[in-house]
Amino acid sequence: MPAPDITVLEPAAQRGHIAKRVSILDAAANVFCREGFGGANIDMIAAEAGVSRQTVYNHHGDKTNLFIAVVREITERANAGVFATLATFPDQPRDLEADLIEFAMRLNRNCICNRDGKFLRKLIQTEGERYPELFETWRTDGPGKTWAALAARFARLAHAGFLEMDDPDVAARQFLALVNADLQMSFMLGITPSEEELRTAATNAVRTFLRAYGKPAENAPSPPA
Amino acid sequence: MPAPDITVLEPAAQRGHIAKRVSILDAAANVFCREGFGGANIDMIAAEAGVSRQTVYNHHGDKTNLFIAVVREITERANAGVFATLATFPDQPRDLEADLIEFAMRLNRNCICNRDGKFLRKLIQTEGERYPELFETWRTDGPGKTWAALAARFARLAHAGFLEMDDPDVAARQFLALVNADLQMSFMLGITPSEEELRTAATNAVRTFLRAYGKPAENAPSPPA
DNA sequence: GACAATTTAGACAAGGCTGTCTAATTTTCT
DNA sequence: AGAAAATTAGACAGCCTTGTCTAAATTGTC
Repeated sequence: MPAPDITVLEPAAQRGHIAKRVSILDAAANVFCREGFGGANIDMIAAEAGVSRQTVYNHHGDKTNLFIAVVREITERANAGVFATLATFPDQPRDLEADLIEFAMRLNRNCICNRDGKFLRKLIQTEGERYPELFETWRTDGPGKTWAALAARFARLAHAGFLEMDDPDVAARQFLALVNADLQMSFMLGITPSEEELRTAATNAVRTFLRAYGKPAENAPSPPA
Repeated sequence: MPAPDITVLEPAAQRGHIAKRVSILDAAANVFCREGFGGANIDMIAAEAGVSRQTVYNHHGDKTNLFIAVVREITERANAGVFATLATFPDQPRDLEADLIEFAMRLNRNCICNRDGKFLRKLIQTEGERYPELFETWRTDGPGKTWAALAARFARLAHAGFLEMDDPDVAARQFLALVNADLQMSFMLGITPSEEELRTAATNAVRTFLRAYGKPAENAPSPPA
């Protein structure tokens, strides 16, 4: 096997080049999120990226282009994060309540309360109406697929006798809603909740979820022989 | 009964004056909400209000002042709407499920999906971090009191034997979260849900809420003699 | 060390926005 | 009708922002 030769991929002379590129995207994400598209300006972004204004233009053309690049980047990262977390769903729970609580905490920590989640939420709120086509990929690949994937997991748990529900899609949406119930205020004000708040929120959510959808004999489910 | 005499209330010379004032606040709310504080400009607001730019300055001084006035106005109206709706809570339900569904629909229609609710949500998301002191009144008078008031209602229902819950505060937050579960996407994209979507969302929410917190014999609760 | 690509600082024009000012016009009250 | 108040259009200075351009400095490669 040939050793992977990274320098071959691009014209070369790009060690610091790509570093600046991500630095710019990073700073742009921060500034767009903080100021909105209209309020953001290129000088702020350049300064926050530790880069000259001209370099920003060299990399991304104009402001709109830069904005598009930021949204694309964050959307992709966020979606990847969501599916990585979904992969840790407790398909074969030992202790259903405890396992779901841990899962809910991972969900909040890695998908909703983290930087990307916060940015996306805010950007979509702020600019979603102005650039609807821009968030098309988010809308179809994001929540839609998330809900479906989570619903499938719950449906499997129900099939295995751990849960009892009519409509796994509704249950999935409700699970996510419950998980966020106690954190709404923090989201609104941009506060990152503490680990303890996260645990309380997850516990409250899962308890109620299981009161609604748990089997009466929830301790000893009978997995099919 | 005396016929209501409106003209007495103010110093006079303010028929068209106050009309312009509300027209400006209205337009400013729209524009600030659509464009953000940074992206909004006074000419847009003046044009949308059908008023000259100078008139905007005459009424509200500068842009920041206008913004503050808008937030104050909408916060007040929204809070009033919330408490008016809370007053229609089914304290003595005939059919608990049906009554709660109707209540949930009123909540969504009159407090969350209406213009004020949408504006406040967006403004707080957009500018909440930049002007934290500005939303202080919203934070203390708004969600906090709403949750407490709703929690008190649920506690009373529980006391009367209609529900069974440990922590009415948590239950209240969860009720609101469930009611919004199916509408998240619409909120994000600024779409106003149809009456039918509202009903479906409310029905799903209340069913699950009652599965979690309803008394086993939920059809025949025994109100204290 | 020489070479090419990239980055930088700074200047620059074109345009937009804020907030003020003035003089003319309209509205409202008496 | 006449006086007082409010509104209007328009011009204006000062400032900021975008996007381009240039010449110098830096970086990385061979």
